[in-house]
Amino acid sequence: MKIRPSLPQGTRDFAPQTLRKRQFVLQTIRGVFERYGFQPLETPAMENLDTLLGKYGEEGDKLIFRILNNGLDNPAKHEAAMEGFRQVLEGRNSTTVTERALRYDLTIPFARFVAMNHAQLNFPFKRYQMQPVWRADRPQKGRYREFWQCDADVVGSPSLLYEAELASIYLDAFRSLGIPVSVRVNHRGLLAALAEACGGAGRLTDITVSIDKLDKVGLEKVMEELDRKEFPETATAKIRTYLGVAGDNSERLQAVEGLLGGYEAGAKGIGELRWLLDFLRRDDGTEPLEIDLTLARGLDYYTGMIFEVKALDAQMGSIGGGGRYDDLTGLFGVPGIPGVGVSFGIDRICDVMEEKGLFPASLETGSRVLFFHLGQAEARHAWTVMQQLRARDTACEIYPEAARFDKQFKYAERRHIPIVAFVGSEEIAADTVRYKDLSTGEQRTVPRTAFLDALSPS
RNA sequence: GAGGGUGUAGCUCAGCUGGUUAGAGCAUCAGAUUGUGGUUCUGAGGGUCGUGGGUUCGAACCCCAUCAUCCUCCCCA
Repeated sequence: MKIRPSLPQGTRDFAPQTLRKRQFVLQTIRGVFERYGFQPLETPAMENLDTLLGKYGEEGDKLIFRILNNGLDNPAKHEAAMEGFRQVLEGRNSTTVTERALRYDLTIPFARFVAMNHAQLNFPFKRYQMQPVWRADRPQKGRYREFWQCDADVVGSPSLLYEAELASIYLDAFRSLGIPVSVRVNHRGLLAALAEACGGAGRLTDITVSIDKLDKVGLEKVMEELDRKEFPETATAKIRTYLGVAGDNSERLQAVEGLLGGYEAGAKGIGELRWLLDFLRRDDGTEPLEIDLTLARGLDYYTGMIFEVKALDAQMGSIGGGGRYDDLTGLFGVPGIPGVGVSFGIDRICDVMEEKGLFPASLETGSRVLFFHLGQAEARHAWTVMQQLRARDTACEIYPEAARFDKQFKYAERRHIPIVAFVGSEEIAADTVRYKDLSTGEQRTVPRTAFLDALSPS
C-alpha cells in the first residue's frame, strides 16, 4: 500500500522562500513594537481548557481545539472515563476527558499571565507576543486552522494615550510593510447606548451582529434581519438613522451626538473618539483614522474603543483588530486592571502582500556567493577561502561535487545566488580568486584579500 | 454547523456527445558541448486518471459513496 503523507486540514508547511517573507513581516512588526517600548512575552501552545472556555462567546467555545487526555485507557479509570465521555456527548465539558486545549488567541493567555503575576509586574505593563493560534474553523480564503497573531497590549492604565500609541503602531507597521490600509475605529459605548435607546441593553449582541454586516449586505438586508429578530418599530427606526449617519469624522460624531449623546455610555464614547482623533490629527489637518459606526467586533470582552484594519483594494477580511477591555483579568480573579490591545493577522497580511506583489525582491537571496567545485584539491582551497568569507559574515556555500558547469551555474541561478567564485589551479598558484557577477556577466580575477574585502558586508 | 466547485506525470493543466496504446508545457536525466551557464536542438524516464463500488461490449468521462482540497454563509485574523 502506498502511503500518502498529508497535513491536518487548514495547516501549512512553509518552504524557505515563503518563510523568508513571513519573517520579514514578523521582523518589521517586531521592530515597531520595540520602538514603542513593548516587551516580548511567550505563553504555552496549550492552556487549561477552563482558562479558555467562556471567553470568546458561545461560538468561540466550539472553535477551541481540545486535547484528549492521556491515559484514558487505564483500566482503573475506565468508569470515570466513560462518565466523562457521556458528558462530552451531551455537549458539556469534562476534565476527565479533556483538561487542556490549544491557544485560541493571544489576549486571554496574556490576561491569565497578568492575573498570575500581577504582584511582580510594573504597571502599566506593555507586552507584545507573536505566536501561532489554533481555531477549529472551516478553512477558506484567508482563514486557516493554524495561524499567527502578533499582539501588543498594555494593561494597568485607563489612559487614552495608549489608544493613540496602538493606533500609531498600526499606521507605522503598515506603512513600513507598504500595505495601504484604512484603520477604522468605533466605541463600544456608542453601541451600548444604541442598544439602550432600542429598549434593551441585553440585545446589544443582536444589534451589533446585524449592523456589522452593513457594508457587506447593504442597509435593507440589515433592516430585514432586525425585523426578523423582532425589534419594535421605534427601535429599527433609530437604528436606521444611526446607520444613515454619513460625512467626515467630525460630522459623523456630531450626528451621533444628537442621537445618543443623552446616554452616559454614548457621551463617553463620543468624547473619547473626539479626543483620539484630535490627538492624532496630522499637521496638515487630515486624520489617519476613520470612524466606522458599524464596526462592532465580535469578542465579548471589549468595552471601550475598538479598532479594525482592512487592506485597501484587496479581497481579504480584516488584517488586524483590537480594542479596550476594562476588566479582562477579573475573569481570573484579579479585578481592576484595565487594558487595551491590538492584533495583527500575519497570515492575511502575507496573503495580501503576495497578492499585490509587495515583498521586496531582496528576500529571495540566501547565500551571496557560490564556490564552484573544480576537483578535490581545488575544493579544499576554495573551502579555506570560503571559511574566511564566512568569518566575515558573508553567507556562502560550495557546490558538493565537480559537476558540469551548467549544473553549477543553474544551481546558483535557482537559489538566487548573485556571485559565483572560481578557485582553480591558476588561482591557487597566484593566491587569487576569480569571481563572476551573474546578473551582469562581468568577471574578474583579484588577489584573495581583495576578494574578501569586496564581498564582506560594508 | 449549512451550501457549491475541483481532484489526470514532480508542478500547471488539456483530454470533444463514453470508443483502441491518456497528452502538452515546465521540471528532471542523458547527449550535441571533458573549466564559463541562462538560448537552441535531440532523446529518455515518469501516470493503479484521489479512493471504493456500480452502469456498460467498453469509463479519466455517467451514477452512488468516501476522502482531500478550494470557495460561499456563520464567525473571525
